[in-house]
Amino acid sequence: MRTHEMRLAGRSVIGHVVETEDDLPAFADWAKQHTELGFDNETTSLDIYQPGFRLRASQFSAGAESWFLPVERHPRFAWYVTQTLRHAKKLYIHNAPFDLQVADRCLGVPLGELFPKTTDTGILSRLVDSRDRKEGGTGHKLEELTAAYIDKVAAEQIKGSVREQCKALKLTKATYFKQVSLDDEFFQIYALMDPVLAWVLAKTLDRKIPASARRLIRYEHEVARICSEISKKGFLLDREYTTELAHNLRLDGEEALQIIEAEVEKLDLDPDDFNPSSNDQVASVIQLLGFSDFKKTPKGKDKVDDALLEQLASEGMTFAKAIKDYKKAIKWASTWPEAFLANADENGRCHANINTMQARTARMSITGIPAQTLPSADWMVRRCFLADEGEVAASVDYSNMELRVMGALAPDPVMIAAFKRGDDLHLLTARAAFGDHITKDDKERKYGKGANFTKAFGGGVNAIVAQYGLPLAAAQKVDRAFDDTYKGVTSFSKKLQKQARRDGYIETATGRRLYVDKERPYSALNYYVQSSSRDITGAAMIRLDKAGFTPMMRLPIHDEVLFSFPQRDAHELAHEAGRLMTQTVGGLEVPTDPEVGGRSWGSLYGADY
DNA sequence: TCCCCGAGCGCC
DNA sequence: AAAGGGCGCTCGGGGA
Repeated sequence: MRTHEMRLAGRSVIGHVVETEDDLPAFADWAKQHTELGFDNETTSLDIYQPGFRLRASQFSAGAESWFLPVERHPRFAWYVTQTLRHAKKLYIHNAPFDLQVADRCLGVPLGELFPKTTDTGILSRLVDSRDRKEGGTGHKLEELTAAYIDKVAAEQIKGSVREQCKALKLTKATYFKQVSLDDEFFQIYALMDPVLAWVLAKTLDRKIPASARRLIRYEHEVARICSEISKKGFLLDREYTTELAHNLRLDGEEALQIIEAEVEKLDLDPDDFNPSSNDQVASVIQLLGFSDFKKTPKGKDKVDDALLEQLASEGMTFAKAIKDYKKAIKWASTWPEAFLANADENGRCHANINTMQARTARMSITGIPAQTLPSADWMVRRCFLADEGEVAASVDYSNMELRVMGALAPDPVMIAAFKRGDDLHLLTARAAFGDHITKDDKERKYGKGANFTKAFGGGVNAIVAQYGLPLAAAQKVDRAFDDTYKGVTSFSKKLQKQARRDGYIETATGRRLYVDKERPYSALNYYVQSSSRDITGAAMIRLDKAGFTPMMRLPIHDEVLFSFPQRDAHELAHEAGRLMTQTVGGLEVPTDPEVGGRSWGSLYGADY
């Protein structure tokens, strides 16, 4: 047995290192005396489902005492960790979805068993202040929270110690965690401190959660548990199709590159010195070809975007067309199919990492498979993912969720009545602006739609013009018509802005506190709508879970849940999921639209398989 | 070499 | 009066 004495916020912390099996009884004695435990793992990497992933060590803490168990050294250590997890009444973990998926996969303790007794300090932190550090919040990393709430110096030391060790050992951070010896003193101290911090943070943060948001604590842990189950299950990748797609996109890129090089040579430039992915270089070539009327980026550089390349291509500039083709092919290949293939586990399943409260509005984000950003105008990329064997892809999405939530919660009687009648809200706005003769095929309806969305995002006339390319006068008209027609929304926005200016934050329909930047009070309405909408999807996932749908869920995507259903019952299940997800807010129903496709996700977007 | 930012583009 | 919200990913480029 080895012990380390550490300091935290002026107090002494004792860390015990279990080195041999002889040390286990002492650990067991200690563990028996504590029902509430901080917990953390050290692993080879963050890619839980990649081959070669291992749990290296686990640590427990109670108050200012912590223990380190070298799990990878012998199954007996793992067994003690398992028993301790099972017998604990409460667990305090920072970013529990990670550590509980690790425990599930590497120790065989189901995450569904541990989640109900876990308090995740990441969740608590986001309920206290959802903002990231660069947005003016504390941030949510363990170091950031330690610095903000416990001990600035200790936070620096913890972070610094790993960096110094990497330097001293000439390792990158990634290889450090794979290779560092479990006997390494710095590593042990670093590891021993983490569960202590989780413990202290759990107590500290709990007291700081606003009263209105307290009821969200259990709810957010439920959402996190369900999303962890979804991550664990994974989404089946069609490897053959995906490989071919990646290959074809690369070929397209090669072809475009040859044209680019030929064009560059014509200008007496060395193609080897030209990088088609560099906008600076592309801009200078375009200038040589005679175009110089660039729009500027915020930092004052020549703006080279799709719109410009498209314009130049249509004017006959071969170079511009080839750059456009090249960028799309290369970007698509590396962002989608190649990333999927790299992410897939040995069974061909991709495990997306779902950050259930990532955005400052608590909207979810998904990394690994950046599932929320796949092209939707084209089925090509979504075709990569399949329902399980014998199953079909299905989706249930909400109809007009954010506009309905905005109308219902403002409340805005005109909007509510329109939705209840089943009217076309975009047409309604267009008619208010441009006259009752407008029909749904007129371009004015698009302007109405533009105003509806832009206003919900907190935008003004300029935003409508920028997005929808209509004359300024028309934009002013439709902007004014929106304010006059939906007076409830307008005054609600004012009320939120007033609150934001007065308190620095607003409170959503579910009691969540959202801080609003001083310079951007107009964003309050959008925060309110986006966050309240997110909670409708969140609550729906809990209802789906209770009804047994979790094993069939594949991804949550903002206002939509994607499923894999057994083929025979797919329509019935989709209908039932749609019924469960439907929710009434402020007397207005937010209806759902269940859709059953074929084997692939792409089939819901037009693919024939 | 690593890390962070800007630019651009994908989605809701 | 005016104010477009929230993300993830890739690449290039600059600074430590």
